[in-house]
Amino acid sequence: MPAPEPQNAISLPRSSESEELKKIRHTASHVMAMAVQKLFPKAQVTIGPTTESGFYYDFDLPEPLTTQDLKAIKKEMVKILKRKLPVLREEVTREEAKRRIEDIGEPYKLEILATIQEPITIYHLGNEWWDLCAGPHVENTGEINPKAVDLESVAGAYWRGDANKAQLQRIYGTAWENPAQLAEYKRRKQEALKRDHRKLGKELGLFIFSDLVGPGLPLWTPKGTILRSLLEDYLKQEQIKRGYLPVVTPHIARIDLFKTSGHWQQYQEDMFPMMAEDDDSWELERGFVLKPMNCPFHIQIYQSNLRSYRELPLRLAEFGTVYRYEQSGELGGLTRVRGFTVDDSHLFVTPEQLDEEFAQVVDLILSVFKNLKLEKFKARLSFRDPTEDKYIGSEEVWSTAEGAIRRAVEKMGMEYFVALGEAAFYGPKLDFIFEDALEREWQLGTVQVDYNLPERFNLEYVAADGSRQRPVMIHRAPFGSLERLIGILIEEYAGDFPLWLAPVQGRLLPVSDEFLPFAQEMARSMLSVGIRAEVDTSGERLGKQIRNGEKEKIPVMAVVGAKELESRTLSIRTRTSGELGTIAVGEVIERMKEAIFNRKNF
RNA sequence: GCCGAUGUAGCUCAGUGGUAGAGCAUUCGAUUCGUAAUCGAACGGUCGGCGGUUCAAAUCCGCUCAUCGGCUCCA
Repeated sequence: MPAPEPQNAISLPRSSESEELKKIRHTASHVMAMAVQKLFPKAQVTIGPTTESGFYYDFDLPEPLTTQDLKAIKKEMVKILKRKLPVLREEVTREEAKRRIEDIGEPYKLEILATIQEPITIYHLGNEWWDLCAGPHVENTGEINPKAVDLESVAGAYWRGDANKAQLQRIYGTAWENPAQLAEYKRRKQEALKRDHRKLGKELGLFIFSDLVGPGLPLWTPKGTILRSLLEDYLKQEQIKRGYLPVVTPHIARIDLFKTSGHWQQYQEDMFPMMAEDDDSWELERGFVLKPMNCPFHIQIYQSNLRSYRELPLRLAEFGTVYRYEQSGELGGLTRVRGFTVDDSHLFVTPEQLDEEFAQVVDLILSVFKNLKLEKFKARLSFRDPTEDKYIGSEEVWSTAEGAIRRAVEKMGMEYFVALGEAAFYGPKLDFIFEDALEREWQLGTVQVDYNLPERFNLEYVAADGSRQRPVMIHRAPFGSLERLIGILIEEYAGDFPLWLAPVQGRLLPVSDEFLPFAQEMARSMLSVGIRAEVDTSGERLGKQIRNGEKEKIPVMAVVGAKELESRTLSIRTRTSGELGTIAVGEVIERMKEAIFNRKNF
């Protein structure tokens, strides 16, 4: 039997929730920086903030830091902690700070000084080391338990987060009030690893990657494909109820399509290279590209007819697979891939219909999350950053579009936050952000209001007064990417899919080969009413069959032996409730059908 | 794309210059079994790829591909 889940008796506050931890971590980061400079005198220190579960510091130093160096740095830190150095705050003038920085020759600190506001404070560790810092800190390094501190990893990080600036070396560490908290933190990290969709996806046989196929290009096995299809079918049904119309469009198109939309100008580097027939065509940019977006295709369908206002809103929907040449360092599992399927739809609406239609879309998205039991997400209003010039369209159009989104979420009373600079190049978005098992954030659902592509493609409809008017487009995808959604779902469910989504819903386990025919008969009865059932034909002992079924996270197992054959019953054992005893065959099937229909467990 | 780490059997992993290993899985045999691992045998690897150093390379060096963590990017 697996060990029962230990109770989370030890609480692990985040930095933002605990003044004490904020102090410990701030000071620990300084101690780490002092240790690094002691071991690597050429190291320049830059910034060293706390994170929600620890801290980091960025260094500029000529030789590369490796994982090996962390041990030596940690050892040096312990020495400093044990010396109980007082942490002293000193307020200085800007001129004084500048003078002292110049004395020690650390140019990064001068840049930092230029961006901070008075009061300018310096924190000293004894009289041996100091840095510009706003605090807060513990009073002396002895307050930090060396056994509650650990260094976790090294990584490259650009100065000021700018890829054009120098790359620094970042050390991530963590620090807690006591060793028990540190141990608990590590235990939870281990636990999180077990939920990782890459690990579970392999174990459950849902998808694979192949070196010969290429990075970021998942291949879906039968079980994974069942899952995908179920999600697609579910959303298609919801969309039919809401007046969406299905379309199918090709995977490639002339480059000109994306020049018209602006994608080529904006994202050429992130698209798979153009297919050209010869050098001349290459030179003249005459060729085909794999589609990175579905919208220009749907626009073509809109434009294939003169549209009347009576047809609007026109909602064209497609599970469209797109290809984007993501940077190699960005790829990972299903959350960031180079080929993925968007549950895409483009809604062509009159300006008057925009608010209502937007609200309807948000309603659909929220109901999708609810039915998938995805409860933890944030709504982000992704607006443009007015200081950047990567956007197309006029000021006026942008503020209208942003206003529409803000009105909609406020009217619905949703909690949200605004993120400047997160807009698409053609319009603002409402994005739904989820966390994976390792607490990294991913965008799933999205709704975008777009006045610009209708402009670029010259879209029109005939209004009631006979005049030609321009429609507004709403781009929307509740799942966002089917691949990413499945990655998040696997982690959210820890591999235990609800019955309606489980690739194998029921498995019949014969106590011995003698009962195989009865098991087969039972499986056929289930299959005939649409229950995904199979028989364990391994010939293993029952205990082993159960173990395998549990490892594969089969939701419902049915043991069949002499007793069951005799009474036409099944001994049911479920993932969620364990042994349920014998139940009549007809009742088992009815209960399974009902649970699947209602998206409940057996 | 950048910084660092990793890559050994289908899977999880041992093996630090001298004849490639374990457990699980697979196949075969025995067992016909009642709620998380029955026993035995066999099969299985150009040690990610290419090149170099060496009498000798899984092991050392270079390049390359892929994966992982982070940065940057994300229509």
